[in-house]
Amino acid sequence: MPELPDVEVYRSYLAHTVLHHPIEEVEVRYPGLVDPDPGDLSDLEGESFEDTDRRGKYLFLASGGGPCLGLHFGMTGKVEYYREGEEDPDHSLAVFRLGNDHRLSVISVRKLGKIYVRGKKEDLIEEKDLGPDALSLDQDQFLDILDGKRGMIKSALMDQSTIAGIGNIYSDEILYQVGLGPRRKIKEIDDGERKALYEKMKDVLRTAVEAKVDPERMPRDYLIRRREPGAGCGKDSGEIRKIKVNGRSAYYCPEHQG
DNA sequence: AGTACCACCTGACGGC
DNA sequence: TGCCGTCAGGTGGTAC
Repeated sequence: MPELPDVEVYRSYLAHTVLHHPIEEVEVRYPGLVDPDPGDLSDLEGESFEDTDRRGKYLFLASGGGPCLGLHFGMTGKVEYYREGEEDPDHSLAVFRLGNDHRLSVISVRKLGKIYVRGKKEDLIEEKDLGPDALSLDQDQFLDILDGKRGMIKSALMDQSTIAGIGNIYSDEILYQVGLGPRRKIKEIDDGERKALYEKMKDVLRTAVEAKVDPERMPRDYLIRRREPGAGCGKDSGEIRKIKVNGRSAYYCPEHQG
C-alpha cells in the first residue's frame, strides 16, 4: 500500500519505537533485496537509530555514527516492531534485534521492496532523482512544475522525479476531489484548477495521514471508500468507472470529473 | 519528454 | 476442493 501517507504513518511509528536503542544484531533474510553502498547492514551493529525522515515514498533511519538506512516498500510492505520471543513476521527482508528486548522487521510480501544502506539520505535521494516531497512543496513550486510538464495529469502527479510521494490511489483521490479526469492534459488545465489541485493534493495527503490511512476514518465523500467499478459516486449521481492510464487502473466519476 | 510495453514477486479472488 | 487467469497502492529498463 505504501504511498506517501502510508510511509508517513510508518515513519511516525518508528520514531515512537525504535530510536535510541542499541542494535545488537541484524539478520538478513533476503540479501538480494539489500543494496549496500557503501558498507552493509552489519555496520549498524553496535550503533543505534537516532532519527527518522521521509522523502516521498522513501523512509530513512539514520544511525548515530554508522550508515543511514533507506527503506522502500514497493507495492506491499511495512515495518513491524514487536517483543523478543514473538514470531518474526512472514516475508521479513531483514530483522534488527534491539537492546530493549524488541525487534524491528522490514517486510515486503511481493519482494518488490528494498533496503538501501547509504552514507546519508541525500545520497539515495539524488540517486533515485526524487523531486520535492508532495507535503513540503509550496504553491509557486507546484505551479512552476506543472508549467514545465506535458501529457496527462495523473501521470505527472505519479512521476516521482516531478513530485515525490503520490501513487496510484492518491492521484485518483486528488483528481476526484478536484473534479479533473485522470486523462486530462496538463496544458488544458486552467489557473484556478491548478491552484485547486495544489490545495487538494495537500488536503488529501494530510487527511490520509491523520486518518492513519484507514479509509473508514476518512471523509465520506472520498473515492478510496468506494474504489470499485459501478459504485455510486460520493458527490453526485454518477457511477465510478475504471480505465487504464499509463498501464495503471484509474478510478473516477465521469459525472463530475471532466 | 512522454508513452507503451515488459519484468520483478506473491497472494487474493472469481470462474469453472 | 482445486486449478487457472487476472489483478494488486511501485519501479526500472527498453523501444518508439
